[in-house]
Amino acid sequence: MAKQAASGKVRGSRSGRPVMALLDLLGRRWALRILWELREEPLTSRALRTACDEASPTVLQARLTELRGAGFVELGEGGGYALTALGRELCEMVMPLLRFAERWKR
Amino acid sequence: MAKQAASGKVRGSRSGRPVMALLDLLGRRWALRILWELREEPLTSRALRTACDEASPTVLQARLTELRGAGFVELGEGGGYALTALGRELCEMVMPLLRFAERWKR
DNA sequence: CTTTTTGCTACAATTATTGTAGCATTACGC
DNA sequence: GCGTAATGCTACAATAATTGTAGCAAAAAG
Repeated sequence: MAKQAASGKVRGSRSGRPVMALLDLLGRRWALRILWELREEPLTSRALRTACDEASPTVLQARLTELRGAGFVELGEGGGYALTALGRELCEMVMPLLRFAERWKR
Repeated sequence: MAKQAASGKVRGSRSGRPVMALLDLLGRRWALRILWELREEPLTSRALRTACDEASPTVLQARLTELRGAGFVELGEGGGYALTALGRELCEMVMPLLRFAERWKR
């Protein structure tokens, strides 16, 4: 399939369209969840792990690195992960999902 | 870890909070992308596959089944997958990502 | 100095995804 | 009718991602 391998590239970025790259980045495990958990306050890596149902630090770290690379998340000097201004904007778009999900229930 | 196995349950649903289940469902490969590709018009399985960079039918089928189970997507009688009313609502929330992504670029 | 917490990594085991091929069914062109 | 192409969908091995557990070095308490 000739996919990109190790590089920081994102699935769907082949199309060149930024949305695809974004959809791809957000469509990875725990990506949306991380943004969600950081929506109100910064969290340390441990606290974030706890918030994310004890997800393995391996993925969390991987996602965090990607999210940082994308400029949505940053590691504060005093420690702890937080949303950047851009990250907060993105999170604003995910927020409405709360009400929607409640209505969706299943 | 005592995770749910074969059932149609969703990761994150352990918390009982619908948002988590939704974030989990959408945080699977091609899930967001599928919603995105169906945003304007119904697509046949083949057309959808083409739209999704020739993603393997295995995942596409899996995601489609999940998305149908969640009530976001349906298979029309005349063939072809389409968003349900609920699915369109959900898609409305993903739409703003287009402009955001353009600005984000990377 | 000891203890705790930080961000982060190693590693094997398990799942998920990929890529390719193909099935049964339905619809079309001739 | 008969071939042809398209539909939704599945099988399967190969590959990649994720999980779970353990633990590291550095910094911050205590």
